[in-house]
Amino acid sequence: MKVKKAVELDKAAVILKLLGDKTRLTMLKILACEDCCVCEFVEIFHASQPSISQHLRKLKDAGLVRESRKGQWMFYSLNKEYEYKDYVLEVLDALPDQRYRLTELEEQGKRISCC
Amino acid sequence: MKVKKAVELDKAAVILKLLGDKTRLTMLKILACEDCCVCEFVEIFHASQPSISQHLRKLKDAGLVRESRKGQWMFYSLNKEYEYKDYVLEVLDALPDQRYRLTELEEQGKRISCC
DNA sequence: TCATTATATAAGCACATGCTTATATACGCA
DNA sequence: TGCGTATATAAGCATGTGCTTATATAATGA
Repeated sequence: MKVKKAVELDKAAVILKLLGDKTRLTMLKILACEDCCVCEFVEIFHASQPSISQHLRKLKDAGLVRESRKGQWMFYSLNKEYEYKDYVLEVLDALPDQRYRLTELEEQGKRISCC
Repeated sequence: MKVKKAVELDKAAVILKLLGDKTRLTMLKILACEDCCVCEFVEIFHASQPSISQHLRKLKDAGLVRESRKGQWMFYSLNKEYEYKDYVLEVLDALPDQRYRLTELEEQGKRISCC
């Protein structure tokens, strides 16, 4: 994977700052595999629900992720239309796979799959 | 360029946070081309000398850059031994070339070349 | 309609960050 | 040795960040 379009420095700095948080970085790495809902992230990170919500909001405000309601759950996914999606994916690419976190959830019966 | 070794999430977050500042990100992109001394950065960024010094210190403390004195000037360079150098270079790779900043300095006769 | 569950948002707080000003240190040169 | 230039460092301050607690909103199901 090779980013084609150059990413302006200002934009890159903003993106990297967003990614420069362990929770958000991990969230994105997970979302690169599968969509997730808020309560799954709460389980995964052993964090409070507002804390998770606030991280997701930052990612959403910046355009990196999208949300879509499914019943009572709000699912988040990487925004495929995001202008710098390729860049973000490249940055994520070097990180270790986080799929095991979802597997763990599954084993605990805490994975939300609906509709 | 493709990062071979996976970068642990914690480390990646710390690195990306460091890069998530426009001044430091630009510094690194410049250093990817050529070594620079503090006073050149001061010119380039129209910033105060302590401010530049403090950014460079963060990069040095994290291991991304090295310093070496040449006469009265302190030159900074990318640390070739840095464990995650490939990762950093990959992140920088997508950014527009900043060589023109050095060219500008040169034209103003403000480029420091010594020894 | 009401209780439950999932989520978002607001307010407050502790701590981090990046700048400024002031000062110390180091080198080169007369 | 003393001055000018380059750099580092310390202290102070305004602002940003990420958490917490408290509360509001939304959907589900009895």
